[in-house]
Amino acid sequence: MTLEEKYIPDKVELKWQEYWDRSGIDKASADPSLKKFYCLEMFPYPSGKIHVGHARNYVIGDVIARYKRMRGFNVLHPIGWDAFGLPAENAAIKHGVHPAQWTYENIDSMKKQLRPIGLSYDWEREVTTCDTGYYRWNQWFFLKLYEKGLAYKKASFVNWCPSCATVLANEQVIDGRCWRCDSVVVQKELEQWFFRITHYAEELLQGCEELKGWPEKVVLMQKHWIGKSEGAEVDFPIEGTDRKLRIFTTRPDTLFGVRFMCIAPTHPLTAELVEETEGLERIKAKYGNVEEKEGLFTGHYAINPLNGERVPVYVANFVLMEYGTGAIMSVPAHDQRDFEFARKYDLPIKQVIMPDLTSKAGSRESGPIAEAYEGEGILVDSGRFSGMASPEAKKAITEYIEAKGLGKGTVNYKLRDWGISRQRYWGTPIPIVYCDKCGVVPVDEKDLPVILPRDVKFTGKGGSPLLDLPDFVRTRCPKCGGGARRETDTMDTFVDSSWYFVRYCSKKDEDALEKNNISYWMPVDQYIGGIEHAVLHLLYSRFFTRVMRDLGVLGLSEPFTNLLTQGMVGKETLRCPEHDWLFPEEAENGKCVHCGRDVERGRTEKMSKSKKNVVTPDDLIGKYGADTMRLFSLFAAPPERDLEWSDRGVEGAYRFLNRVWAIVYKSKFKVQGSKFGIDTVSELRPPAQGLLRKTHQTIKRVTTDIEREYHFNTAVAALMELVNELGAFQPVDDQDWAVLKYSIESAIMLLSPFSPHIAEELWEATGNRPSVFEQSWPQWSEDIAKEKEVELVIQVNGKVRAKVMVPEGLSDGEIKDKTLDEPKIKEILSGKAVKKIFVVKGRLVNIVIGGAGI
RNA sequence: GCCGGAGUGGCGGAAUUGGUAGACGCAAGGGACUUAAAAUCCCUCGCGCCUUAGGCGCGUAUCGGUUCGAGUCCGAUCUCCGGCACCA
Repeated sequence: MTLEEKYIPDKVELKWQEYWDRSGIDKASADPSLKKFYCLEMFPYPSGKIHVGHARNYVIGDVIARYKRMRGFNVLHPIGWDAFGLPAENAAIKHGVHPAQWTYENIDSMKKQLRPIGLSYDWEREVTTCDTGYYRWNQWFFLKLYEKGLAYKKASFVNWCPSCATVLANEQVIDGRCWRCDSVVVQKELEQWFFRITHYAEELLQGCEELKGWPEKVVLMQKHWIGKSEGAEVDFPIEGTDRKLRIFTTRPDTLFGVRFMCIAPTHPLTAELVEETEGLERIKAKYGNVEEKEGLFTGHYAINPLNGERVPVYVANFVLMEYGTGAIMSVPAHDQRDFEFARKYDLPIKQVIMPDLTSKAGSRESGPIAEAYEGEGILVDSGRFSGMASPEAKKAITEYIEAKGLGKGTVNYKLRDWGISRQRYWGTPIPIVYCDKCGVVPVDEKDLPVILPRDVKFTGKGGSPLLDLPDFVRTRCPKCGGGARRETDTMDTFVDSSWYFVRYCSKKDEDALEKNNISYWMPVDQYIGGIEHAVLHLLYSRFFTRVMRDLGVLGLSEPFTNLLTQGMVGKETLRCPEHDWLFPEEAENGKCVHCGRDVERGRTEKMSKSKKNVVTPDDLIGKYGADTMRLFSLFAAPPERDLEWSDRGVEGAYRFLNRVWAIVYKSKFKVQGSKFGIDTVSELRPPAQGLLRKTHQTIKRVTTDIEREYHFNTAVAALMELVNELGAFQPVDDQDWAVLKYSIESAIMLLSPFSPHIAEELWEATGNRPSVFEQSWPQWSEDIAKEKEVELVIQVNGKVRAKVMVPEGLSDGEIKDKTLDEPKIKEILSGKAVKKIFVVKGRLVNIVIGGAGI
């Protein structure tokens, strides 16, 4: 095999991509006799174009997949498309392209962008969520959830744009206005479908303890999101009625400090208690407004069941109907929010908790307090509970309440049920029909899928286009056969991504829920994706996995054993005072090419089309090849860290690959023909010994750096060091050539996960049969890797004073002797008393001395 | 406000368990090759000071502490980034 003198990436890369396609090396098959490794990157939304930020994500996954393959694992490394969702529908409204066409065309063009990167995907398992064959399973899961009472319908508030007549997602509401038409968004109550994720709240929380392979930060975010809090529910009778107001509190120890009550404007009792409807509307309008607390006295009083005190009941905009019971007891002395409310409406304050014993009574009489004391302490003015400490009092009061039938100890979660209804077209139809006679009726399993019709019109107004399709809406009731109306809402796209990793376990032509496949491949051993999915996607997937477990689809609870959240790729932004954001090529010497004004250099930000600070892999690959792009994006920073894109740095990676190429080219004839084994190391010439040692050290470093949380940046640095030595090595005899061959081959194998194409080419050029990925990952010998001489650092009082080379493995005593023999050290020590000598094996000696004359 | 994380040369970053701070790369400067340039190769490269060989002092956001020894551990402060934010 001959090697071109000059490294031409296009040629090499195309050749090996074709080779991999032909050989089917990236295809996976379940084989229980082999150890499996499931490597998964979060699948992309087909927006049309990828930038190097996306590419980095796939490259990280690809390195892991290729490395694990060489380590002998049967690797599953699939890819697919998160293909339903809003942008396709918006494109339809704006440009008149059908969402399906837009989506499939984008998938096509993204495939064209991905292919040249050289990613080792098994394309036989490609998943496209907008395919009927995929979303029919969303519908199947929906039916199963419905059967189990885990899917239900209830009224809830949504962001509603009156002008577009549509529901908006939270992120589509910008400063309270519609992102598309700028109308003021209102809260509208709609009937919506929900998944009862709260049924698994406790389990999802407990499960966090199992997520040892996840970044702690993400686990913490999940815990906060679930938001467990323990407390009590207590009934407060309302004076002059037979009604009771049930509240939730986490501080039963402050019950004697209640000064007023607050209920949510949407609380069922509110309408009953409030006569002043105008005032109530005012509070309702400010519901959830964080800036101002607004309250309205209902004219009613509640009775504190513990001490019989009579306290006023208010309606307040800050009390949420969705959490707890929708009503609270207000203890202004010990809750900052209640304190502020009390101040605003001039309500009394009563302290019942003292921070500690020393500050006792007295201070509680000493005039107004500046803020609430929210900590724990000792109870005062609390009847029989006075003198108890908060934790003890919480228990005692809760027990008392339960004994007297006034309420009960309760656990609450912030986690809400997952609203999955979208008044949108481009999503999975919810398999439900409404019959006048039978009410809500699920579609029969045998009638799945409910196919999303293609022939629709997009106006952007009047809600889902499905509403205007009589053929779709009008149907028969599965129960009574009478006329019925189909559900026109579609599912949240998070449903699609909550189980796609299970679909990948089987090939396209296999049953989606084939048990043997799933039990072999699941769980995902390494999941890689952006931190932006730390809560929702990952939580929904954990929920779905539990649902699938309870349906018998799979036998585990946690889908992702290890999670890597990679940092974003940023680039500085450029802005012209006249032409706004500029592409990098629109600025020359700090001037705008359009108008010549000074360009303002903005901060580094996540790459985005709108800010024009994107670098696409296509350009880079065209110029330097995929191997260079891959290498640089791995070398520039550890994967979990954000990275600023640097064009200069890319050139450095390119130079490195050229150097590797040149080394192999220069030595290829000798290396190819070399048949010598490596004799005992001691017989080698010292330079060859050195190179061999460096080679083994590098194998060790690259391997441990990859194993140590995928620190590819230092792995690549180690490889560069080896290549620097390889470049300087001058072989003179046959044994030198043998060492060189071994060293070059090792370097190629170590490089292969990072820059796979050039590695294949060079592997072949050194006289080996492809593919390098069928090789076992190289092994190192501790013995050969060990340095024969080590640098001993000599410190005096913690300061480095000398460095000497000493043989490896000296005893502490020998090291002390050597140190004190050193002329320079003798000089420093003369006339000083040595107090102590510390020896750190193989590293340094620290001599502690006193001042002169001591 | 609360909860996380980070802060190291001109830049990206390294230092794995408390033990030589700055690996590797980029940029910069100097040199070789060349008619010339590009490419490539070699050398220098934290800051300050001493005339040099060589040495000395300072230095990991700031201040303090523990230790023979601190980028690493502890306490306080500042800045930046991320998450949550009336959750009762």
